[in-house]
Amino acid sequence: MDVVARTIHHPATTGIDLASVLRVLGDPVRLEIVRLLATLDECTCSTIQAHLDIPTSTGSYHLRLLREAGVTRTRASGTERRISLRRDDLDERFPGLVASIVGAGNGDGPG
Amino acid sequence: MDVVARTIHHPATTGIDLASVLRVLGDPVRLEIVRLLATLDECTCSTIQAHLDIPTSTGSYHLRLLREAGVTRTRASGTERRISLRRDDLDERFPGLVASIVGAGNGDGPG
DNA sequence: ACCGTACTTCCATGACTTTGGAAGTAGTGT
DNA sequence: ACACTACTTCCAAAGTCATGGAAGTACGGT
Repeated sequence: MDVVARTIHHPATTGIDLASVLRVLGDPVRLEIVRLLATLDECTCSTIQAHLDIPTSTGSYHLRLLREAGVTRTRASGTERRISLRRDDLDERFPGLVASIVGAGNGDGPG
Repeated sequence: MDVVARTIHHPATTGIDLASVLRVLGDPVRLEIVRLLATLDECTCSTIQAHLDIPTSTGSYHLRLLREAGVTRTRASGTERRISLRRDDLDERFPGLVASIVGAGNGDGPG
């Protein structure tokens, strides 16, 4: 019908809710996706699914949650979806959050 | 036996896992507890339960999750439990994380 | 028009989470 | 010893989440 119906839904920057962001980030699969996106400016669903070795339906599910929470941005490009971190928006809304999460080691850092 | 048996269980600083921290913080009740603790150096379970208007069993459950994830420290003092944020440990492990979470407005900040 | 690739949605299943009343444990005052 | 306060644990019900195969949608090439 209108543009919205043909567009992938993303919350507005001001609509990004901290508890929702933390909830989606509190899953090892999704945290890994965010870490991957932090190093790879933009990439496709298949790249992410291959990297994590998960079925496409599972990957699609996690990517939808990340997008709906406002963590990622999805852009259609042919049959592909180009996914990126909404770092600018997240930094505006929760300064320091993304840096503290992607900057942290995977668990056994400085010791 | 030893001190541990008489002590409330907390993970070691190096054992605090980021995904686990984010998962427990991704709940509005627990996020509110953390924000309260960030302003009140140390407080009791009843203070928290009264502040959030939740039953004691529910409060006890959320406080256990926060403690087990390494977000809070619980210290027995008579019949009371004195609860505090493990800000020092969290800052050591994930610099900037606590500041970005408690520093953020409740949702509709700068606009 | 047809096919292949890329991705989404549907759906069932099992696992985990949250809630809160009731019962239990543990210090403290008398 | 007894009662009181502070908190924890048990339990069951209800709700939410993650997984992945199968079916569906959409774009691009031929």
